[in-house]
Amino acid sequence: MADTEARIRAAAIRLWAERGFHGSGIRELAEAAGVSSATLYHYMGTKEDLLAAIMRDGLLRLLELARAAVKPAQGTEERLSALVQLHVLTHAVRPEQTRVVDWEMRSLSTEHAAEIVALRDEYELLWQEAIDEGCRSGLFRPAHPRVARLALLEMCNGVAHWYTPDGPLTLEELALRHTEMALALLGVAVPVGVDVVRRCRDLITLMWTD
Amino acid sequence: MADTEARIRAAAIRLWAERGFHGSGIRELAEAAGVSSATLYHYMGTKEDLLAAIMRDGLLRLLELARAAVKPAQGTEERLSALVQLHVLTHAVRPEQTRVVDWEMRSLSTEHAAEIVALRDEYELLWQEAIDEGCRSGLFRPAHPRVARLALLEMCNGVAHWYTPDGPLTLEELALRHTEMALALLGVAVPVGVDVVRRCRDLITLMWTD
Amino acid sequence: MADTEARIRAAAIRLWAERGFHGSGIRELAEAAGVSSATLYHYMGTKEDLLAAIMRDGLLRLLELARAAVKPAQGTEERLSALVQLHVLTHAVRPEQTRVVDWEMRSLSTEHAAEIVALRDEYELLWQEAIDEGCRSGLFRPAHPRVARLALLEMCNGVAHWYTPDGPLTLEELALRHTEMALALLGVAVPVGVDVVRRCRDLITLMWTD
Amino acid sequence: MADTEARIRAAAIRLWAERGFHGSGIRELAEAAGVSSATLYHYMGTKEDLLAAIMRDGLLRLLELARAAVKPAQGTEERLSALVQLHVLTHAVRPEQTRVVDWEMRSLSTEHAAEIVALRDEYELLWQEAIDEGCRSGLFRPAHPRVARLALLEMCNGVAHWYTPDGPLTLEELALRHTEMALALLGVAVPVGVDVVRRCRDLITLMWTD
DNA sequence: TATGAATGAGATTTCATTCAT
DNA sequence: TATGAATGAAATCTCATTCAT
Repeated sequence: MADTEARIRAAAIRLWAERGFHGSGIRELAEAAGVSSATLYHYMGTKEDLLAAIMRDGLLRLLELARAAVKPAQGTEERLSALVQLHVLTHAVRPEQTRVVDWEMRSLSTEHAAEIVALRDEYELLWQEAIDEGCRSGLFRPAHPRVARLALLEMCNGVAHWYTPDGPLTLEELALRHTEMALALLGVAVPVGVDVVRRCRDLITLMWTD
Repeated sequence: MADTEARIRAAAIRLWAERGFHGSGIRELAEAAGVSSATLYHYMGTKEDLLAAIMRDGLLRLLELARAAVKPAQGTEERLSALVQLHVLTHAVRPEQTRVVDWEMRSLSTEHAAEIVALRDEYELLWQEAIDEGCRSGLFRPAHPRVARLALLEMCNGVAHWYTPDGPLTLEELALRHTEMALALLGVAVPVGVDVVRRCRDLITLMWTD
Repeated sequence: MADTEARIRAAAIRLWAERGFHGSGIRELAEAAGVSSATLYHYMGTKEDLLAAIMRDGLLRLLELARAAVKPAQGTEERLSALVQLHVLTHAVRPEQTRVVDWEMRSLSTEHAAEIVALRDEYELLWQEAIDEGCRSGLFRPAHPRVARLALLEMCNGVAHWYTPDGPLTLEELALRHTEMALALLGVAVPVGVDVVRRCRDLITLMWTD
Repeated sequence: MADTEARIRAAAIRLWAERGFHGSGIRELAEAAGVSSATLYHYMGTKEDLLAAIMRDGLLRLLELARAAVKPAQGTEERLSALVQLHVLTHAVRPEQTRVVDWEMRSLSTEHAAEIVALRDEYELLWQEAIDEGCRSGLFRPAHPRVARLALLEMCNGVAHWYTPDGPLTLEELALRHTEMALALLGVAVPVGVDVVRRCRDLITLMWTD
């Protein structure tokens, strides 16, 4: 079977999101993936190698999407909105993988950690640049830009914690509410415009077709 | 030694904050506490009992302080400000314990989880009430109050993640910036008043003498 | 039980002499020692730690006896005879431990190897000194002293290979024949004297009472 | 590739000489031979089959050469000299294979062991016959012929242990010194004759062209 | 001829826990 | 109050081997 690797990866994400990397063993993983524990090692290298691969994938994908969302010359407000929506939607649509990415950094040994931390820093830099740009243009007025970035990211990470598609909140509402809150937090009082809504819908479509 | 129990608890908090509950064994714990692993069981019951005790303590303390901060008849703004400051300062001053409280809920088995989750819910209710009250009074205008509460809590939890007293930010700045961001997020554009600053200083004193 | 450690060590020596260090697992060892495999780790550290301990012990004992045998001012012939007899008798009386010492050096990782190799070198130096001294005095006439030392040691090591106390050869005969062969190999044609025989008997008594 | 089998065999000899049969796995073997581990099984049958084949080859070759060296009607001294030189040179020129032959007998299961042990016994019989013949003729005077044979063989086996062609000793010196020591050990005090030296040189040429 | 996929059994080691002292 | 001894169960990972392709 060629999809064995995919099954293993999916099972690992599910288990580790739920019980943590150290909280679930290789045998559970094998059973969840429907293979023997020896077969696991055919595909994953070490348990930790698999963790690193999962985190790397998640971060690379996020980074790629974020760069695409930020690249085109656009207004400061749209730029930050795009980052917020992308982040929030990713965390809502793939909560398990993002939980692993966000919470299992400490389970990496130093060799793997270096690479993964670098990717995360690269991603967060896009946020910082968007915020700084907004400050320069006078649109954003946070008392402390770096603290604002950290606060925003933590706030948006939280979505993977609590959001469930079965609840009363649609993905669009979720993303728009976070966009509003983020802008408000940065000192922008205006309600989100119609183009932001349209862009958000495009993003949701993109996430599901991808 | 009468402080053996305290040493054990401190060691557990340190270890579990750093490596996670499942990521560190009781032998490490014993060594870190300077006792034999058998002695551990004199004090802690099960490993999980100790985890529950640590979480219970942290939550009870937070709850008690939060109730004290919220009880006196006071304005909506001060009420929320007090909660934010208390939460942020607790997470800044005791990052290890709060990390354990915030992140190790999934490591509890169902028996313990019920009690701890109830405490957390009780605490979060204080936030929801403060927010709802602000909405009723017209001061807060979040598009979705429950989402706002979740966003605020995640944002404030994050402090335990990244704040370090060695950095450029004083505790007071940290707390005030978060107060401002929280109010802004809820639609209040006013800068924090002098009484909020005073109250914040009192709180910082309280945290250190306690 | 205080002798658990002794039982473990004895079992390890027996197993590793017979099947090799890598040829027998920890479970066999546990069963042979009459404990659980977890208990093993209470005493031995790592499997390799136990190997190093066994080798260290064997070499230290041999070294101590060799120094005692060589120290007193005595003739060149007696000095070498003492070394040969000590070595041969040790290999005959404790064939299993000596086989482990002689053959499992390659199973040690570099950290352990350094210490053990140093001990072995120290021991072999006593032989080299005895041979060189005999060459200086003109009693020994090997064409190549270093080769002679290596040849002698290999010859005497072999005893652990093939000697069995159930066979037709007594310990005394074994030791005396090897003394003769060693001296002959070094160019001394005289038969062993009565004092060498006496000394050999003393040594045999010593080995058994120790 | 037709030399795949040769590569596998060479890799096995190298690995097993260095780390032992049980000390190296078939994955290492596959990698060292440059094939997949599945391909191994095309050529070697079982891992143990390969070990038996390697030992069989080594012993058959030694036996054949020894018979050729001993057959022609010749003097007792030359006969033993030829055996010593052949043995020593083989162990010096092919140390890895001889180490495997000499040290991995215990890794054979009983089925294979019977055949291999028989070959070894056949070879050692040639030595015993040469020694006994020398005793009958009065040239050799060992106190115990069987012990002498064992001592000689162990001494000569040792060469595979310590000899290195990079050292100060040429192959010719190595072989001649051992011839002298062997004869001395058997009670023959005469230095080796010029014909023995000539024969030794022939043998060295033979070993390298073969 | 060669290999990737797969595995049951077993490797060494650590787990949380108990208990007699 | 404190611990060394002990363990069943489970941890991660490797073993030699088979088989369809």
